[in-house]
Amino acid sequence: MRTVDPARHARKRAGILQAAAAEFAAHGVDGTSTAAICRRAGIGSGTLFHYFATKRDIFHALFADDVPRHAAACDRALAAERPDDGLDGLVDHLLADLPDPLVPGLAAAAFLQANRDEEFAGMIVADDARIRATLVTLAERLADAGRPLAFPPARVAGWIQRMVDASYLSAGEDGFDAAEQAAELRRIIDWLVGRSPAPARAEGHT
Amino acid sequence: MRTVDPARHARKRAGILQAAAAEFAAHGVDGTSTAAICRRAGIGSGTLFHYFATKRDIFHALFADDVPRHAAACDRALAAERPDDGLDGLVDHLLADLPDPLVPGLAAAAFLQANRDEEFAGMIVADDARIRATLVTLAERLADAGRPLAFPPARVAGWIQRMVDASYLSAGEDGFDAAEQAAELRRIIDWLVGRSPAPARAEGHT
DNA sequence: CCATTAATAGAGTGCGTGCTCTACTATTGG
DNA sequence: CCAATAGTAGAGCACGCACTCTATTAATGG
Repeated sequence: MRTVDPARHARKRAGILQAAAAEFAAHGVDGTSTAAICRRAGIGSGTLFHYFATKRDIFHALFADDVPRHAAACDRALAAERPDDGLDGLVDHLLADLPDPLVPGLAAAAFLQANRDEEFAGMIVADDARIRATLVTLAERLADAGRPLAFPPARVAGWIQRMVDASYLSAGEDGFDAAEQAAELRRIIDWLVGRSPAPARAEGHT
Repeated sequence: MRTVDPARHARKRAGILQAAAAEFAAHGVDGTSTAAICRRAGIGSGTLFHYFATKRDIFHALFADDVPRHAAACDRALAAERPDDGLDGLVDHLLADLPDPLVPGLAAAAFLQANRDEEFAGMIVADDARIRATLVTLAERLADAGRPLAFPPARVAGWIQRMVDASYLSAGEDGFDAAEQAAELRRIIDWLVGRSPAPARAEGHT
């Protein structure tokens, strides 16, 4: 017999995923050939298909790994003593990948993939809905506490999520500064949830 | 001899573009086959390539037609007597396509295409830059008039553009209402440019 | 130290692709 | 009514694709 070494397997798999992410982000799912992924990962096609059954599966894996992380962040946000803290924590989490230059491209690829791949769409929609629901709950708690929201809770939640998306869209532009972007977004959120801007919040969360 | 009938030609061309837009929006550039465009447009491949040299050209045409429209809107905004009016007009123009369900998909496709198609990237970047510059100028005029902007003019312009993008991203979601979305965005812009109708909250930003 | 199986490479394959080519029809000017 | 040419269709082609198959090497347990 011979058992598989999970650490070794995971390491190689992660390497392939990293290479695939770069290709997918630059060229989209259909624009990326498995040969390009192999080239970048420095492997043969036999090895690629030993780790993943199809190209689609590689793309799925890229996002599936994030789902539990997001779920945990939502749980943490809802468990926070004060809804303000929960909101801040969740927003921090959502912005965590802002310095990663691959994210905008991957987001665009995901958006298109959702139109043609029902399984993928289900995964993404569920993830999105969970975050949305969490934001709505937090906004409702703030409203219940008498906070004057700019819009109804569901709309405030929608705008926060949209502006996070928008931030990712602009990442990679000339002169983009993730920290500045995040600080400004927090200030807009402050306004949305009727909070007077906390002066100079700690922004060292690298 | 026989001369071409420009109206007839333009009509057919527009029909092909409409079919192509639907396909590109749903499946991206690489995910769309020329055969699919032909099928949707009800034409043969010979006809398709009689009107457009390559698939890429079809995609380019989809966006090239908008460039002069945007430029005109920018000129109008800059020519406005009061910068507030110019800003409102430009924002209205940018949001005009919000009810069109194809736009989000086309935007995602365009985003990916810009990575692989230098000519296309140049076109889009130039268009974007023009709108950005117009917004910056308008914001500067407001600032010069003593209006307390939430951020420096360039950043305010960036956020407006980003939030317009974000609005398009969310178009097509369940229960999306273009009018409501536009109204809320205008209210956020009001806040960004320090315009009065703030919600019931203490108004002092330093 | 061998049996067993994971890991890997890369040639091969069938299919779908963007686009061309040829043939035919519709529409115009003189 | 007759060139002349725009418009149209669709078969065909060369190519790149995702994926398979075969063969070989590396790593583990007993």
